[in-house]
Amino acid sequence: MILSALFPSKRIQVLLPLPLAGPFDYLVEGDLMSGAGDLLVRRGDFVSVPLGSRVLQGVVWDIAPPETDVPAAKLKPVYDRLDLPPLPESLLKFIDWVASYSLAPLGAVLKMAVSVPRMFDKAKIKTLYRLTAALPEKLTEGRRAVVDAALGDMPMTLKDWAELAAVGEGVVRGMVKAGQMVAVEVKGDAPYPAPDLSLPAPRLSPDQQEAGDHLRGLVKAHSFGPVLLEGITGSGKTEVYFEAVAEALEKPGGQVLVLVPEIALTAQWLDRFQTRFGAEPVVWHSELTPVQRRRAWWAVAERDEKFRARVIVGARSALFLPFQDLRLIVVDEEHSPTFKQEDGVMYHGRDMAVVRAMQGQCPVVLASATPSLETLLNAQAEKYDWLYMGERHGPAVLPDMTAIDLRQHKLASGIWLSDPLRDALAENLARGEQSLLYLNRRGYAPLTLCRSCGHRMECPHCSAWLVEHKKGARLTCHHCGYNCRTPDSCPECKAEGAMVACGPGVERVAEELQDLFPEGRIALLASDEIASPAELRAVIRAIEDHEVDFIVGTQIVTKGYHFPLLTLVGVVDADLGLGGGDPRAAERTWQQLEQVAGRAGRAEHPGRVLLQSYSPEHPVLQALLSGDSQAFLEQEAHAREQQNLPPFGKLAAIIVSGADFNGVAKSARRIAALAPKDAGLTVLGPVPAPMAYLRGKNRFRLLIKADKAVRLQKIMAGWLDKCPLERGVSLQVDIDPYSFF
DNA sequence: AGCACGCCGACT
DNA sequence: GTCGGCGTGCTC
Repeated sequence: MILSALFPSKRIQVLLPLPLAGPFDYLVEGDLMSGAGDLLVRRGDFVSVPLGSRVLQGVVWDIAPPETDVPAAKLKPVYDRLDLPPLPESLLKFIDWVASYSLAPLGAVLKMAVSVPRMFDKAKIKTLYRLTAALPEKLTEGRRAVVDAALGDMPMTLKDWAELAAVGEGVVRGMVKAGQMVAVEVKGDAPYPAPDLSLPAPRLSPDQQEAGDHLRGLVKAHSFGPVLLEGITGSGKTEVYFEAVAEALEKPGGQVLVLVPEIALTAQWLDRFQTRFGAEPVVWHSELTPVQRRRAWWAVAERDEKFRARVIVGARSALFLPFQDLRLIVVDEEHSPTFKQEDGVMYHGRDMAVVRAMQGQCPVVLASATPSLETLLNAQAEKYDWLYMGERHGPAVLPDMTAIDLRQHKLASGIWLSDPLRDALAENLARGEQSLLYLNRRGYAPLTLCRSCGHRMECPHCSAWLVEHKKGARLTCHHCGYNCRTPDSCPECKAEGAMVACGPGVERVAEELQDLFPEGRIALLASDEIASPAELRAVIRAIEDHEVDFIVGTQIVTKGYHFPLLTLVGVVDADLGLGGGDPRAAERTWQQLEQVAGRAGRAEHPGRVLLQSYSPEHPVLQALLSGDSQAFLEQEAHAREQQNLPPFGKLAAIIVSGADFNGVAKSARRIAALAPKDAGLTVLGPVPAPMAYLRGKNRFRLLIKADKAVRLQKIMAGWLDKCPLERGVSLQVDIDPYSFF
């Protein structure tokens, strides 16, 4: 005890960015204690600590932890406190919440917040430039442009000045030489150009103005308030929530987060933002370079209001950025299923955005032309404010929708475009207008089989067909990426030249179209055709510039692009996605088709939409054709209520997976057998998952249903903790699953 | 997640 | 006899 008096130490908890369930205990001593025995580390600080044989960076989680059963002998010292802005309390709380909601290890959630490569790099000294106070009256045109481009007194790099003023860097250099600009040494990366609030807002219609004013009021109040901003395509939702963004920026240092489904696809959005606010927002997505990520992370965490990143637009992982003063969250295209995907942790970006807003006491705007059922029901129940904008802005009118019944207009084998659709395409081409063919299926053909023995080309690692891609003559698995050459002879019966492509993908539709209109200029828009955001931008521009007559595309075309000359949309297979046992299939199909239909006729030209279907009487298609989405959604909501599915009841999926089939099956059965009785859970399964074999692993699935009042996560955590798993078997929980793979 | 520890096959 | 394959299980 003499030793501890001489070298006082205190136990704290440090959370490490590893898939560990909780923080580890460490001792704070030495330099990290003041003479009076007080800790010099606070919750949220970054520290380096030993773990096994390595040294890791973690975050101080608790400086006065409750007693734990970790033996004192095991405790190691905290090595160092890192010179990094501490994670704000709001983010720590959010991490905690996401972990307990999604049943993910706390450390795995922390990882999403701190996996910023080179985050710990020593901040370099950079040279920035600002205008001198006294400038001569007379300036050259270029220099005048530079002066006009100034964003307050913010110093910027030569490059930023030149870009902003649209002059060469030489002009800026010249001004430095002439003493009209001076260099400023700044620690760390250059701050991002600040948005300019003095730019004139676009003229808004009375509807838009009213909605915009409402949002401004909410932002001003700085309290939690979810809002559904529903507006059909072309109604100007973006301009409306830009009003809320502008209001949030009025507060010095106030920050805004805009979540979008897939950042790489929003070139047009960025242009609009630039026009409205005179600067690009800070973007955050998985394809940033390490240096870009570090710069963005530090700028978001910046304590000095003047240099802080103000508007961040990004994928859902941006929710885990260290915002200092978050004033508004916008979730654009809130219905998009891409908000619910896995990157280590399963979470729904939209739902977590609402939680983040609640914790941070700021409004959250959910914008969509086709809101998700969840959001719509929340709006109807008046849990969310509901702003509806029913009219297209400007002269455009809603497209006219017609079904083509393929039972009447039979397709010859190998043909995917019916006569009425072909006629419409021909008319449109003759008129010099653009047409879009939509098919949510990549590649050339979804199935290749042997005509001789019926052998189907399947992925060796997954229970899925291999999709033919003409590029490189390859068969590809869309689930695991496996690919091989398209075989000439059947691998099973060795029959020569017997392999046939079955069914259409976008490549095949494009081929048919090209045969039909040899002179037609076709753009193929699918994720595997477009290598980079720059390439996508180029294709979009080509379409805008009318260098294209036909667009053939997958999902990607539903992302809110605006093509003024596009007046015809043909949906090649409107039935696709309606089969299968997926409870969300109908809703998703409705959203997709409604979105793609919205591409037609947005400018002065009226648009029309043709839906090819074998079952035009299906409720989804009827809803689209009649324009009565209300009735469809009510019916859909009713069905969910009957089955006690979300949002009426709770639903979770447990996926048990592993290489050894028997081990997986046994583990899954044991989990079911150990399910708590009388806890209000209904356990369905285990059954082989819809993708029973994926990436070389066998998969079983259990579905857990419960009433809304049941504390599902708490019960499941206790239950699964006690379930022993066979060797090599792992378990994944998906709360409120969207994908039924 | 990494890394050590451990228990079986092809080499000097 | 050892070098090293990667399968399992800790790490405060």
